[in-house]
Amino acid sequence: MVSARQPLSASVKDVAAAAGVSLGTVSNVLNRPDRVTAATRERVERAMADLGFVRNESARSLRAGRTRTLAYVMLDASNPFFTDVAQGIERAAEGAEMSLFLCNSDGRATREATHLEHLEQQRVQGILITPVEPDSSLLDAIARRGTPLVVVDRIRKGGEFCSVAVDDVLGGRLAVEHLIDRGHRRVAFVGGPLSIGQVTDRYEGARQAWAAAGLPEEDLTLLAVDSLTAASGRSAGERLAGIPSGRRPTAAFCANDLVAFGLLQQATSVGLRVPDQLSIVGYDDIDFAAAAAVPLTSVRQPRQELGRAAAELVLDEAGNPAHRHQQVMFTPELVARASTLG
Amino acid sequence: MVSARQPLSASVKDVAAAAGVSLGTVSNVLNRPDRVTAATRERVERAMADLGFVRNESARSLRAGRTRTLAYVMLDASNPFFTDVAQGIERAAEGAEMSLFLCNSDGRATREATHLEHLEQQRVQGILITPVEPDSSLLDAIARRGTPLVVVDRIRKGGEFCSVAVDDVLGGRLAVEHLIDRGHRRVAFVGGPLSIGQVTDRYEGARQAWAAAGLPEEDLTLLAVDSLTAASGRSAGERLAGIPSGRRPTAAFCANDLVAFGLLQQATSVGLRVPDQLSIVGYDDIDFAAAAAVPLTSVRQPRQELGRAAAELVLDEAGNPAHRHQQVMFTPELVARASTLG
DNA sequence: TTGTACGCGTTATCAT
DNA sequence: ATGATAACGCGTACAA
Repeated sequence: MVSARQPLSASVKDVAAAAGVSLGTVSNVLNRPDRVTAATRERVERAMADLGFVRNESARSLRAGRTRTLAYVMLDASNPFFTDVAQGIERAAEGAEMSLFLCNSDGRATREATHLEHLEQQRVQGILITPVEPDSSLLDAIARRGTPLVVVDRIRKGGEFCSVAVDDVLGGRLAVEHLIDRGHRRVAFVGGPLSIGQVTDRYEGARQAWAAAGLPEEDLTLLAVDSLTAASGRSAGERLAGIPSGRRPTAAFCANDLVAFGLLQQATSVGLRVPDQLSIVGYDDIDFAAAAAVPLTSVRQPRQELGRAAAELVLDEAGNPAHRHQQVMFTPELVARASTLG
Repeated sequence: MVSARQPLSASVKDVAAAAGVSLGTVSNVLNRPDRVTAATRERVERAMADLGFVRNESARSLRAGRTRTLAYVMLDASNPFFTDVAQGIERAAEGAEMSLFLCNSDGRATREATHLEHLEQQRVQGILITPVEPDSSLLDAIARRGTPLVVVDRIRKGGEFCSVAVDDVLGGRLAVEHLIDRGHRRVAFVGGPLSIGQVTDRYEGARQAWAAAGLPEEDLTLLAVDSLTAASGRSAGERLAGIPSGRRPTAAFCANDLVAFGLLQQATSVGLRVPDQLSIVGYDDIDFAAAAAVPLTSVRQPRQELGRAAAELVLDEAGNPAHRHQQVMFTPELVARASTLG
């Protein structure tokens, strides 16, 4: 016989009363089942089921001084790159018997701050974050106050925390070297805002490759957009299409795949053939890249590994007194597809 | 002067001591700032900053009996459909000054159960969930024990909770009516597993449209796949391509866009022209659909609205004693693109 | 094996 | 504005 809804949740005390045992016995059933006889244990478990008893995690962690949860504050939950990173974290968390909470800052510093504040107050075991602004003192403050924190997808040397990232300068170099190899001599870098480190690093790599090939600086143009979204890519496409074909870049290197998607869409819709008239390189190699209108050449990052490595670092910091902060750097890899292979 | 790392977080008691005031005053500074003079308030705030004081949410919510967080347990965080739903929820949560935690069950009932258990123990204000199995008694049990719960993207009549969804039967009908209108007389439904309600509903709608048009039942074939992913779509594509062209369906209606993407990829790679030799309709109209190799005809669901509506229902249940459970059904809409427009 | 008493950090109440 | 105190639910030493 199942009872109806009972909004007030029962406590160990209620369970004890219902089972006709002492409070301590109930606690033992929960935490050291071996110390209690099978008969009474069953009676207690029965009472718990009847009353709909649910352990109060607040009380537990207040008592214990810590929780069993990790959190990942994502920069953009609608970008598959970050959900893949999150999946890597989830796997690692699961292995360590932790739950993982995902928060989405959606690129807004205010929302990020709110989430961080809540997480710190919750005393989560560790925070993973791809921050809006990695140099924010907020991050240092949190780390200094004692919550293990790892920055994902950005390196911050000399910080009070670990970070894991992929070498974005190298990634940018790979992309543009590829374009140079394919014969392009006028290239646009499409990305922004430049306040985002990933963007500046990839741009920097592009410039390095350009300079190393001895090409004139002014032929690597910057097409700035204000967010790394498909919408921005489309607006960049409009601007690009507006340039007379004699001066127009023959290739675009986009700061991420979403931008590349938007650019591809817009270019196609105004009749610019990809890759014949415009080659495109994206970044991240999200799963959709291969299924794009023209399968997208992209710079692949080890997304799941990034997440896993980050999770291992927080867990180490949380559990290992001898923990030392470290910066882990992964290596990207170019995946050539039709969008650059005329 | 900022102090070094201090793993032990300070409590209100420590702050009171440091500021030379009583514990009650610190509490007042935190909760009723007006009841304390500016001078002492400043002194207390100063002490809090110096000590790196962080409110302990466990103690707070133990005392208050409830938290200020909602949670959404996603079925598949890597599917943009669900992240869009999550964004709708996030907006609503933000408006109600709640934080939102995202959990990913990744389609696994065990992980889902773990997350639900943790959330219930945390006494979150409400749980939103797109369940692996909506008929699971787990959901009823949670609702019955008092945590407001809303099922998203599934309707469950007569349950002890609210649900919001989109009319999948109608969606399936729209998709297949469109194909029939375009002249198709052999169509494949690609989806699975059939244990997923969304899949069976869309299939059911497809069959209704087929029957209504008086077409022979055997010409609407079922191509079962075991997950709603691009990989499954590719494997379905292989099977489809293996059918002699005389008997091969001229169109495929896929249970979601990811499957459609995979199918499109595979079909293209074996030289099957879309839409000439194979038309494709997807489902969800995720943002990538329009940017696909062949822009994808798809059944659009109001994703953000779905999330917002669900969030409003949990919030109502959490705050309004007169709350009545309800089932909200949205209407889908067909968006025709090149993948069906020869 | 079982029962009791205390403390975790916060908030609220009550006098002072 | 302060000080003292009870309560939230749980875990655990310690006593029975």
